Amino acid sequence: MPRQRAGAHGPELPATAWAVLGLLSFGTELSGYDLKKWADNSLRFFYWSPASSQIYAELRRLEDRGYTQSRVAASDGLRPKRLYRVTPAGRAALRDWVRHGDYEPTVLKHPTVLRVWLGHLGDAKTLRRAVEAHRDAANEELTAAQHAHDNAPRTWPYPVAVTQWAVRHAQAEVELADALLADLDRIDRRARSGAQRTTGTKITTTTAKTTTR
Amino acid sequence: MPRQRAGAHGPELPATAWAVLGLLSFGTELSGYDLKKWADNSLRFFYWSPASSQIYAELRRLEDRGYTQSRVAASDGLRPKRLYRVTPAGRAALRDWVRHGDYEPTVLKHPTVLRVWLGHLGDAKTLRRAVEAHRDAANEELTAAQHAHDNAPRTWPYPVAVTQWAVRHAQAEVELADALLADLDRIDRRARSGAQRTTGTKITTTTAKTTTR
DNA sequence: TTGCCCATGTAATTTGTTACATGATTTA
DNA sequence: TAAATCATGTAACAAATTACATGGGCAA
Repeated sequence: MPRQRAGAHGPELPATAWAVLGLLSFGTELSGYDLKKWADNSLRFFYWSPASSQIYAELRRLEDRGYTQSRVAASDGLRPKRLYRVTPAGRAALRDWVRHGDYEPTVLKHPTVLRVWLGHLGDAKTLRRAVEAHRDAANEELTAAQHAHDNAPRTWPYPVAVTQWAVRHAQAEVELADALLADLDRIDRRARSGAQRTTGTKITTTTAKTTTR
Repeated sequence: MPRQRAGAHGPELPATAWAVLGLLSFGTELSGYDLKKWADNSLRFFYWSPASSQIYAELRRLEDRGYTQSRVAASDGLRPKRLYRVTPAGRAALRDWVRHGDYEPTVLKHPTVLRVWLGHLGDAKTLRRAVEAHRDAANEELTAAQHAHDNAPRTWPYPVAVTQWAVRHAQAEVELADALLADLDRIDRRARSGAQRTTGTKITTTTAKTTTR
């Protein structure tokens, strides 16, 4: 006999679908376009941001499942938009996922660290620049997260806690990048002192762009 | 006229392909199976780990591009395996990506935080458990990263720096989870004290599983 | 009046996962 | 001798991205 999946109610949906449905669970009626914007402003801090085309696809699927309902709002003069809202069935399914969904591991893809890992094929200068670019991006994330946190309505305590998490996460990312930069400098210094007479290694002390100065 | 992509040498490959090629760039000849194991032991700390089937697919693509070469090693008695190594062209292309590849943003998908974000649909107990499960997983990551760091050969300074980064990253993840747990408790406490006479809210003080005790 | 933002999507493609097939070897 | 593990994959599917189409309003 076929084994039953743990807590199988309907066919399982990926976390991304719950994320989209979740955006609708705060009560407001939203269009696909709105959803994309909200995803960019909140979701993306802890669960990336799907392309608009994917959001539309998810909305279609959610409507097929009966988890959302849509109506066309022809706001006078303006081009009509399709507004989605969550149905009772959708709310129940989402609630069930939040409460009883299986643990899913975090997915992390960090191209900058991948580059550093392959540092034996790079040079100190471009490697440093790559990490600096990442640190700058993390710093911008930090400001954006701080902004999101400040503007989060206090009526929703969980999103407030999550934006706080996002702020701390961005801070950690910046610190991690700085520590990595320090390690890169150490590697560079050791290479410089150790490769005094190695073939093809021209030592130009002027190139050094040290932080400790 | 068609605009040229920044630094277009061949058709651009995704970071994942460079990750697989990168595993081969440390000198050893590896089979697809070996590659999967190495990915699980090193790559996965900063750049997830592709399924074996995807590794085989990437290897085929890399060989099509002329970036890898393979031979069948029929180690007597044992089932023959196909061993891959990087070609000079592959090394050059990888080197070029490390040095001049465009900045790619980090991808983060954090289902646990997503759950917390939707906390208004959950209950304090299961929410707490979900975050605790994540913290435990992060703690295991920490031990694994520490192990990887301790066992990393000192001849490769960059992987050493990266495993160090992975250790610090896992530590940060644990701390982030603990801070989030504290915030969840605060929310729970506020809800308990504020909902004294709300309809349908039965207050059972015995259910409380407080950390500060 | 040209070009950009709003808004809604479709089509094609790529990326990645799950499930399965196969056969040999090692371990319980 | 049953099972797990090694090793190499294929097939089918799902998830996600890129590129494109469309048309209206609005600002330069």
